[in-house]
Amino acid sequence: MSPIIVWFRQDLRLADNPALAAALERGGPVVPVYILDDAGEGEWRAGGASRWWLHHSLAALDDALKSRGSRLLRLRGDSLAELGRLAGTIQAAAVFWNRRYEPAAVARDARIAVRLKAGGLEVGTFNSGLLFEPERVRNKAGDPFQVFTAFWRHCQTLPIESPVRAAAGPIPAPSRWPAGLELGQLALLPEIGWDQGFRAVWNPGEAGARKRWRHFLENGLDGYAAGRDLMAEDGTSALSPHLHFGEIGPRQIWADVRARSTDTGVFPSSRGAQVYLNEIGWREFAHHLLGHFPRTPTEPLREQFTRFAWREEAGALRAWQRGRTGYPVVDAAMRQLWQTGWMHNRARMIVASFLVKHLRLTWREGAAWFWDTLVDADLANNTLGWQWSAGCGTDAAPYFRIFNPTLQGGKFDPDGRYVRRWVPELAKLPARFVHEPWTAPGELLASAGIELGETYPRPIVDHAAARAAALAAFKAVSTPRP
DNA sequence: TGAAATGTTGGGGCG
DNA sequence: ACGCCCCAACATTTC
Repeated sequence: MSPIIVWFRQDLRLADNPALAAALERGGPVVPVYILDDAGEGEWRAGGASRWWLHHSLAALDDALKSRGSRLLRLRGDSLAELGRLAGTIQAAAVFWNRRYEPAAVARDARIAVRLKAGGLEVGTFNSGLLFEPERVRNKAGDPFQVFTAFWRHCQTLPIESPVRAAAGPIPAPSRWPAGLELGQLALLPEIGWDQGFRAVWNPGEAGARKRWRHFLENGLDGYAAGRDLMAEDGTSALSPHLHFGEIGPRQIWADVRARSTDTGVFPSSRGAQVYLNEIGWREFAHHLLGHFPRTPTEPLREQFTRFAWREEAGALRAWQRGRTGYPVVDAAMRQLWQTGWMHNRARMIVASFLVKHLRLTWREGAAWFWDTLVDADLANNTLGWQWSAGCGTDAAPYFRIFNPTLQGGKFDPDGRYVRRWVPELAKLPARFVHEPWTAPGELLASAGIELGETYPRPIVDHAAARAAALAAFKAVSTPRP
């Protein structure tokens, strides 16, 4: 039998993988391949932190395939050219892949499908990454949804597929493996030692994803409603990078949460489960919006924001990026990002509000920084998150919603553990002052070893003044002009 | 998936 | 005992 190529992209798992399962059903040889195609990603080639994750996830996938008698073929270059050459070399009958939703990938994949078919190959594409693909969801008028609650309510009326079962056991190999690249030849790891903190936190790959998900199901799900907001706690699932790379899929998540209801019949089984599935819903909504509004990664969805006068302040941007704003909770969050490639969701909202409102720097700068530094960088989620924060998305934060970093710190890091962990120069400050060191008495600062402006910066903007300026600037574009 | 300003209420100190 | 004032505490409105 002729081999089938399974083209892996953001579906780096063997379980619940429809493209792989379909290939295995044919019974013939399967050739799993990953192609590093930076040019094919358009403006959004994977950033530094993502590349670190990708390196280790590809290694894990290769290991998993080897344990089943197969292997992962690694290539680099133009996807169509590489697939065409590979198909010719091994005399493949078909190419199967799971779909993506980024505008550049959608256009490229469509072109590839046409060309491969024209070359006599069978092409099969599948859904591995979403509960509800963008094209499947429309409102009564036939348009895409623009408000989350309406979107998600509608989705609840649609059937949700179960995870795909595939034959266990060996994956049939071709009689001869074609040549590929060593993992190191993809040059995905950073040259400087920036990623040292990543290893301690993350375990990329399908097994790591499963383990983390199991841990959250047992320990975090039912307390998620309250626990998810406490930045010093391990109250979130931290599945985002695993989900982005498809090491686990939302169908598996949905099925496992649903299974917890089999005893009681009550679904969702707890308030925490309900809130968690809602977050899965936001991920679906983000992909829905990206699929239907492909310009949003660079253009505001609300067109009046195109005339917003964002400031240009390289120094302020750099202070934000490096965690030197003088607002402890902002700085803690930005340093957590730099050191671990991840940031707590509550902290993401705080730092985004700070960049966009307090500093009035464009959300696109924030999105670009997150893109390069997050291991979970995902075009759909990143775009929605930043447009939501900036208020230029449709179902976004209203212009007057401005987070007060001091109050947010007090509410969601009440004892200051989050700040102390990531901003060690403030570690000796008591909780009363840890979110506002500039108000602490001089002798207290001295005894804590802090000299404001030296060991830790003074606030780079005054909160009250920045708030007033933001209100004026955002009101100008947010309210209809007479 | 805010925060601040403004308005209202009610308990307690005090003449 | 009574009315007045102060001011938390809470509610509502505004940005």
